[in-house]
Amino acid sequence: MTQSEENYLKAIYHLSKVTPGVISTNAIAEEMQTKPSSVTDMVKRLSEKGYLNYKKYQGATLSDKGTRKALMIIRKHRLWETFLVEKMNFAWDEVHEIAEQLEHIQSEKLIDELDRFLSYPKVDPHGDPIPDRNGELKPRKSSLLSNLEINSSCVCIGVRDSSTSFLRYLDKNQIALGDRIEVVEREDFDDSIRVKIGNRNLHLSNAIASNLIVTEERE
Amino acid sequence: MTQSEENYLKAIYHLSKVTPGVISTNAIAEEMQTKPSSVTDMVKRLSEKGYLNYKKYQGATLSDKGTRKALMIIRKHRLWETFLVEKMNFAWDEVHEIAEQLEHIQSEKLIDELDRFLSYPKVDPHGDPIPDRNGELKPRKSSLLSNLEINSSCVCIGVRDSSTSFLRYLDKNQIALGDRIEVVEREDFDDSIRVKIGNRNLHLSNAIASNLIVTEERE
DNA sequence: GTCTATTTTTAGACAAAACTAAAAATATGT
DNA sequence: ACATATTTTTAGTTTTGTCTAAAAATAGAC
Repeated sequence: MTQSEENYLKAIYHLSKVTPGVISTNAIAEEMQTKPSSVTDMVKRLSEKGYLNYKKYQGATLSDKGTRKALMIIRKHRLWETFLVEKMNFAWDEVHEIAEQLEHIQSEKLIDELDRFLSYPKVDPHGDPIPDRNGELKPRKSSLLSNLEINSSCVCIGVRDSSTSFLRYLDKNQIALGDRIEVVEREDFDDSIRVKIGNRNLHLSNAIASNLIVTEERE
Repeated sequence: MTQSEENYLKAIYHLSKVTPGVISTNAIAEEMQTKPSSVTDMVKRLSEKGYLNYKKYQGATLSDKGTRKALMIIRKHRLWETFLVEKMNFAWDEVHEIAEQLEHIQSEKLIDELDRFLSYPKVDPHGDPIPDRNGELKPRKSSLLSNLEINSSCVCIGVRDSSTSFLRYLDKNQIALGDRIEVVEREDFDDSIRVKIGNRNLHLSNAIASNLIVTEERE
């Protein structure tokens, strides 16, 4: 299995999470920053090798074998990210590209030892869950931003109320899915909170904070 | 710089240590387990990029730029080997292949952090010196066990060929880094030698003895 | 239900890194 | 010095993964 093949499997896995069902050639091409014709070639190869179910013009889905493989790659990626942040003094936003390289290192023993060395972490620095050595993946536990403690850090993964007015508020204040949010301070009299997103400081009312779904982060 | 290019530079560096001066196409081909024609292509490319000095039919030498690059790759390789043994519970004879993969990871910061994390080791698990971040490498005077005189005593500090099969041979015969070896007798007809390690007597072929790097030790 | 637009696939080409086979250059033995 | 052997290079091919351009299939609009 080549690195390119691994990257395609991972991309298709990620797309399946966002868009359940069959994944289109165009969607894969966009995710992989390549051309649809290249995707067709690769999807054929992966299908011949049994990693994908694929019918011409109908798109692709991961087979069981493909899903297992993708989960192992994601396991490696997230363990390496954890290693980089916890042991190598990297910031959480510097690790992605290096983990993209490290995830292709071939050694099962190394990954299991790394897992042990990091004390079997459940989530990576971005709050994403790490599959265990059998490919089991505990869905990440989420809570509302309003419930978080001071000084905790989390990642915005969704909204409870998806009304236009609320989404427009998020847009106006440049709060997006995947943003890391640090809780700086809570005002007792109205339960509003001060947070830091990137290098911006924001003041969010309790009404807002209790509509934002976030992942708690391993401390 | 591709992985293949890096591997060639490393191979040429190693050959230069054993055979100072110009390195032949055939020698590189043998070291790289490939064909001379492939070597010619690659040597041309590396020469165009300034890593090698090369004249048709005359062989190649590393330029300053090439030497620096090779030392950085070796630094990475040996730091990763140290990491695998010290932190990942690998045995010293299991690490070579994985380090061959890890040495191509591109991140200067990662390597410097790894160095710090390992407390700036001077030698790797095979006893080979680790270049510092400036490419400085403290040489140790060493020779091959096969070159030693009868009745001399030495300490095994490394191996020339670190293939799994050779390392496994050493393990099987309980020859390890740091072992004291006394040369007892040399058979003239095949240059094999009889040695004493601890309280065991061993008979080593010239092929084996010329792969063991030792420091002479004064009694 | 046909006509157009979009999506997907095919066909052919290219670059990297390897190979084989054959030619060219260098080295060696007498 | 000459013939032969060895080494090295060239020329042409292969594989992987990409691309462009054009053809085929599917989807959407009316």
